[in-house]
Amino acid sequence: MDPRTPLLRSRLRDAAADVMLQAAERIMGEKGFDGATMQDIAAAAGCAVGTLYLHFKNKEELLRGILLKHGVAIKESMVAAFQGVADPLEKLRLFIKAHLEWAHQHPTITELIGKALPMRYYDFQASLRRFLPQEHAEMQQFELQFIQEAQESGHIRGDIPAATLTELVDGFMFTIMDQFSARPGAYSLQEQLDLTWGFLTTGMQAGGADKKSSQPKKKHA
Amino acid sequence: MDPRTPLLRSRLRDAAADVMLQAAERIMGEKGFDGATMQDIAAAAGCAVGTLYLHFKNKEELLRGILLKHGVAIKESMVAAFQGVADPLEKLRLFIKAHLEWAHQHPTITELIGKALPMRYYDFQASLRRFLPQEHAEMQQFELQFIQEAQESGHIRGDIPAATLTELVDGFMFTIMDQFSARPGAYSLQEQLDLTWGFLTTGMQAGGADKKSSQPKKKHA
Amino acid sequence: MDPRTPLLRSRLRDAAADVMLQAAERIMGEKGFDGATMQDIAAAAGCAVGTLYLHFKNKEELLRGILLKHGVAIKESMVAAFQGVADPLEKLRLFIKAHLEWAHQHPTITELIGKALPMRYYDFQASLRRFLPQEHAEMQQFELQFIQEAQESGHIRGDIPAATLTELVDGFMFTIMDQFSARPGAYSLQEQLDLTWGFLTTGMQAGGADKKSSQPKKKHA
Amino acid sequence: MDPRTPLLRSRLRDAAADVMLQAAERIMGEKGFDGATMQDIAAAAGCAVGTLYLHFKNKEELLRGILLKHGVAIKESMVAAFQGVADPLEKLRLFIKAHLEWAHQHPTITELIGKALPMRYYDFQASLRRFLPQEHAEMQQFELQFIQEAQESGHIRGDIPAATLTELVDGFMFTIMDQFSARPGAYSLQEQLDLTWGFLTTGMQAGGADKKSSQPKKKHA
DNA sequence: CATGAATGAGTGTTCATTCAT
DNA sequence: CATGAATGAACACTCATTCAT
Repeated sequence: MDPRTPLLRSRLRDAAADVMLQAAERIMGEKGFDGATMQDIAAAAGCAVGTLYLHFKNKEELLRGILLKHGVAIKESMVAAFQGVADPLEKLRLFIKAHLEWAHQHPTITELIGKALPMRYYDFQASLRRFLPQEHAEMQQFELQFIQEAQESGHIRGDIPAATLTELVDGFMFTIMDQFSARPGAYSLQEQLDLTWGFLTTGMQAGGADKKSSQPKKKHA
Repeated sequence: MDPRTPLLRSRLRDAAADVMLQAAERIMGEKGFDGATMQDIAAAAGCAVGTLYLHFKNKEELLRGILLKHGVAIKESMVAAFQGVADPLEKLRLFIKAHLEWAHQHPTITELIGKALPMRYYDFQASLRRFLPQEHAEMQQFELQFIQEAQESGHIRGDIPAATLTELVDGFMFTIMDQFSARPGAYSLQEQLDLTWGFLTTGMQAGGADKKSSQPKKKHA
Repeated sequence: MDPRTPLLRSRLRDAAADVMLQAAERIMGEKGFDGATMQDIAAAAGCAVGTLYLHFKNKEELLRGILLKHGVAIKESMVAAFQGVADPLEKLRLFIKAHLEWAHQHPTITELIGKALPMRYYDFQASLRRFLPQEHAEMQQFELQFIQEAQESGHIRGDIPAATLTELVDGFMFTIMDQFSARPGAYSLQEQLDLTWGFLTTGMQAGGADKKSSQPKKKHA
Repeated sequence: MDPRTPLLRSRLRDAAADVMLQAAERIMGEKGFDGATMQDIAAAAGCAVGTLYLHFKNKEELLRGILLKHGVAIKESMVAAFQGVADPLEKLRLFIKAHLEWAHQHPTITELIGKALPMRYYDFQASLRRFLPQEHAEMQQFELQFIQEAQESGHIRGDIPAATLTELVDGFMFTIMDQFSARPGAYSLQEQLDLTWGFLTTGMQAGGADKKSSQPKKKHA
């Protein structure tokens, strides 16, 4: 009956949903998940409360929507980051760099993660797993793989199981992002990366720390 | 019988308050601060809602009570841990060890911290500062001091400000505790300490992993 | 159907709000402000508790709404009453007459004022000032002005400050309204006015009371 | 069994009860009847909550106790005031004077009446009647009798039923007390009496006001 | 599709009253 | 007699969700 193409329709749908997600991201970032009310979000999105429910089944789906949107984006940017790189350690560095860069460019979502999700790293991972099962699994897989490769090639210590190491790296990276994002401007992105990588590498390497470089690319070449 | 028995009275008061704190600790650990209702807590404590308010002015005071109880205990155990030790690095190690041990022995409070306080490290620190200003300041002071001493004595890298280093160590330690406490039994306390300290030292040392670092001696020899 | 029907919408809103105000007026009149519960009022209005909060921020705003509705009406009827009248004493009489008439026509609100506001005249005035700052100020101003004019023209005693006199007249009028409204039917409106004005004038006049007139215009000419 | 005399017992009882009444009077005067909590009152009285219930069945009885204590006192002082006086108008003046004096000497109870009892004159009278049926009736009876006598002797206007006149006088007196007590120090007791009596007499008198005396004794001689 | 008024169970908190000690 | 810890029903207020328009 309606002559308008379903394409236009779906574009409008998506555009509307995206406005809502942005509004929800901002409000939840400011007030946390519990603190944000659906009326707040509707007001911020410039629509009625009921309209939110046309696009998202409930409040939680709104959070999932936000995380999914960004989860997909971050995954893609990360995969792109280490394409064509062979050195496992370098891949890990680029992986982390992509994370930090992304957090740097999207302060609101980092804020939201800090306010809207449970605190513990373990529960946080569980939340991510719950909300973004596929994206989370893929990223974990990449990380695990880099670390295993780096262990096999002798770049990093082999005395710790790769899975454990992955979690430690993960948790540490998360802590770093969290701290830096909470004091924007204190450290430049490059400084953040140097600090993080320096801290990580000289702790992970099999051989021992070299002078103090935070870009140890050449050494592993 | 005698109304002038402040000892008995106050003992009973304290005992009752402690039962409530334990109940609150459990419920908040399970459901988070917002998720836990006063009715839940009262039911868990085996008393009426109103009774909670005889002992604690409001819900927040209940949380403060829990944190205070444990905060005092942990501070004391930590101070005791490095008494009589001179080496700054060793003091830091003992400090961390005390933390891990304590978390090992008190899984519920670690659980609660993860659920009831805000997630971000930065906000978490702010919460602690808010609830336990004195204990928090003292512990931060100790940690900062050890790290400064270790920097001055050349034990750890001096290229990062002590304050930043303190935060990194702090955040990392917190992450570690969090992860391990979330999977009780996966690693023994000793293994946790080894992992943590190994990860930290070989990242912090000025010269490269050295001989008498806590346990991973043989590997780096 | 058309969402852009602010007229209909706002009419419905106003109608709903008015139903709630009427319910609140009745319940608060019966049980007093503290005695009336939001559930009572909602039940009387035929809506859910939450609905009350859509229209009124809190319980107090409900009371303010009632007082405002009537305050505006009474002020207008009073201002209309003495338009075009020059004699200050007559203006005061018409002012009082308007008050009594209004109370006569709106027994529930008189009831409510008696039950929902603090008892003391002084605190009562403070309440009115708090809820209806503008209306209260205007009415007080009129009254004070009439009395000052009447004092200057020698119609009423000048040995008492006009402000004090205003308060005495005010308090007395309030008491009268209160008494008569509490026993509806005992005195006709005309009798109430005669009684009140007779009591007041022969107490205020500078020269002395005449026989028993309640319209002493000519005497002061 | 107990050798102590019941007299001592009852004295102690009464003394304790009186302390409680004083405490309740102060607290209710400050916070109103609803605003005052039994715990507040117990604290002010220096006893435990339960102890209040040994002496007073419930909160309302505490209020009744206060009103009774003062009601009896005021009645006695009033009866004493006009003993031996023949002139009905003078008796009424002394009656009112006793009221004002008493209010002047007991600011807390006036405060309490204003805060703890319902506002309307009618309901206020009903409250008094409810709490102090006997005292209230006696006082009303005296007032009515003076006014009837004064009407019969031609001292005051006979065109208004004595009962109505009594209520008007009563309400006016109440208003006066209320206003003056709300601004302690603004008017001396003598000024209050002059104002009140002046206002009343020149309004009530059958013949007309004399110059402006507030002690019109001689005129009626 | 969009709206936003309506809902009502659920929240933290209070306080008159009781009763074991 | 005195105590004060315990009670629990009641309160004002919130907000995710629904649905008639």
